[in-house]
Amino acid sequence: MPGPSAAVPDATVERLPLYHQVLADLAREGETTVSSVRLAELAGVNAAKVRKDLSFLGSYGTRGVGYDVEFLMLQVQRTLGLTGDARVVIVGFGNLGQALANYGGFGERGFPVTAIVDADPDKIGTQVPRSDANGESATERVVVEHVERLAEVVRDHKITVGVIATPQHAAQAAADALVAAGIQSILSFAPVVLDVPESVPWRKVDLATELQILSFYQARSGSLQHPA
Amino acid sequence: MPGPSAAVPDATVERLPLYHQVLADLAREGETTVSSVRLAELAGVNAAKVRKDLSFLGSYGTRGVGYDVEFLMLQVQRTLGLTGDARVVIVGFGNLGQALANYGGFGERGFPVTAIVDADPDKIGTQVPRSDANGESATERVVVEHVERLAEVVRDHKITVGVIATPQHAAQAAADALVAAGIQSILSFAPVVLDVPESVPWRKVDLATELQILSFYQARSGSLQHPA
DNA sequence: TAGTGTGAAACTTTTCACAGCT
DNA sequence: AGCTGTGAAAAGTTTCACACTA
Repeated sequence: MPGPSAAVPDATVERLPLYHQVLADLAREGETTVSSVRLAELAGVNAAKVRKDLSFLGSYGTRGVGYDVEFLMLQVQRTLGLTGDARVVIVGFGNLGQALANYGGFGERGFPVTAIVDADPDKIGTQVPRSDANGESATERVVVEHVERLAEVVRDHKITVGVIATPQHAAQAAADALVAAGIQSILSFAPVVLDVPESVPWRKVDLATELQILSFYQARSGSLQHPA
Repeated sequence: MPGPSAAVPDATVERLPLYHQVLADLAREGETTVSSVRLAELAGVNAAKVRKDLSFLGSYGTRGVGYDVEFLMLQVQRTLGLTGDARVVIVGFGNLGQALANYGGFGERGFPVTAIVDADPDKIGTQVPRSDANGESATERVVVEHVERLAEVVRDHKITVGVIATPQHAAQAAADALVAAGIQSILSFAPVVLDVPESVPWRKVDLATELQILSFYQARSGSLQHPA
């Protein structure tokens, strides 16, 4: 037997969350099956790519019919290792940290923000409403704690993901603290390359980078290709 | 002559903002030159890749020495089409919109948030401090306006970039309004594929997607490869 | 000598096109 | 008839390795 998770290419992995999102939308609308062509349309990619990508998860389609929406969504979840319970700590409660804490999107998509830490004593004790996949619960709150308590907080709440929302100069220290606390992966909003052990996967989201890339494509679409 | 902007590969374009950031850091520290090896180290990529990438901008290095930091930064800016004056409007003043509006990072990096619109009448008139590359100015404020005034706002403030921070269901309408208002490019935080004309480049940042991808790599680093 | 710029090789990703299943 | 799954071709990207030059 082919063994599903033998080796999923990186390019495919990066698209799986997109398919997952589209499948979730289809399921919400009551669709039970979907073809690669339709899925590709909704995801904004080529249909052959969808089929190739999905083939790395296993042979879960039915020829002449398509894919079962619910079942395929489960396979994507399994492949990505989504257990529905990956708790998040936000490090840094400045503008961005507060923004992310109030933004319910993490919780809605299975990554509840379970703790927040900051180095500034004035911020300790601030409360933020806690929201998870079931929406916002009026009673539950997250309280900002001191960054020195990070290891305890991570242990006590069984937190696996750290989000760095500190200023640039504090990002590496935040990463070190997260690693020391035994975190399993890191998402950073600081525009620097982090130095962390191989065993701790991390990603960087730089919002200004996204705008700069857009700037290039916008400039290019204006001057449609040079003459040779 | 080779003509600098003949055709920069997409993969290179996506890394240019990273190099730009590293160069800005070096300049701030007073470094005047940098080798591909050092630049690669700081950017977390391979040195040959740095050289190849930079060669698409032109031959701006000096053999035996390296690259001039300031000059190279200018070339990157020119290639990306960064004029230092690309004004932004945020559509949607919910949790995420407020977060982005208060987060000074856009302005600091040359994309000042110059206007904010929302469909909710209760939010119209709310003020947010305006921050640009020179920091926050106590006097200048951005006032939330009604989304129906979007076209005027875009015209009057010479805004070129739209940021969609609405709920998912309102994202396409926001995109339509931005296109109608003559916006030049769109950054969306809604997890849907937008339908906009070819001439309007757009990108999507889905924060949950980033966490889901991390989930995969974390799961993989645990179970280091299957036996055959 | 130290470090760029670049052909060519290696590898990855995308796309095509169609056999084969339901 | 319709749609998947996949080899094989094409396109794109990364890495190597070294001629070249300041």
